[in-house]
Amino acid sequence: MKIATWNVNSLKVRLPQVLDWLGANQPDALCLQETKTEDAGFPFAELEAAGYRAAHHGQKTYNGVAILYRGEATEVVRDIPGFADEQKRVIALTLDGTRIVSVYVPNGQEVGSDKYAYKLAWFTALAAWLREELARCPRLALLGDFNVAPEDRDVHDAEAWRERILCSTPEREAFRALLALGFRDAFRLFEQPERSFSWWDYRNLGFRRNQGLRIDHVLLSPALAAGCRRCTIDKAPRRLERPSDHAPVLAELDG
DNA sequence: ATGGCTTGAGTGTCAAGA
Repeated sequence: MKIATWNVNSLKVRLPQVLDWLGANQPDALCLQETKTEDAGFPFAELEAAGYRAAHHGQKTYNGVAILYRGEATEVVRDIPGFADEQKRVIALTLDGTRIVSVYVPNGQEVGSDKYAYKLAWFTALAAWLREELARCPRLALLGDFNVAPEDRDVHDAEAWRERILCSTPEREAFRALLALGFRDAFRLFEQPERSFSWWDYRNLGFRRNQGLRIDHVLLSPALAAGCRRCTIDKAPRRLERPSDHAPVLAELDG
């Protein structure tokens, strides 16, 4: 089973790239973030023609998450149960016995801001929900844009980013709290190139200079991690004309 | 250097992203 995550920064703009990527990589599920469209504008027909169904949780202009998948999905859930949120940031479904969750964690804007407090509260709610999901679903994958670079090696210039948004200690602790539930960071199950990132700023030739952060992640429950064969960041779409600022992250699981 | 791009909204130029 191949699963992946990609913050597309507008599905309308990126749809041709998404269709090409699906064709080239043939994932069983692709989690999307920042679709930036309401369900009415979602390209169900184009995806269907490419062999993919979709579950979407969208809104105008901002946020929006989806899971593109092949086969039959059950138990579609939108939002974190019990957590009131205007922003569409979570969708989950079960595919062939594997529960898949697509998340777009709040950015937080600036350490100490209202948005930062929202981000940390959001993480707390996510962890509380996933603790229950893990107990219920041994095969559980959590994919998305976490807006956290977990360690200094996930940052192109750790000193410049020290305690800044995406890298602050409370954010990293929130990420580690997910690992404490039993999740494994699939990317770190394997030897990886140094300076591996999943996001590069559009400005300042960030990609060409590889000035990036690793903030897009695939977290796997113990049962899934045990059968994970590989996890890679695909930089190819970041090189295209009009790219998303994020690259897809892909994991291959046994079975 | 708090800038530097890109998007969606919607015609002016913002807010938001990370």
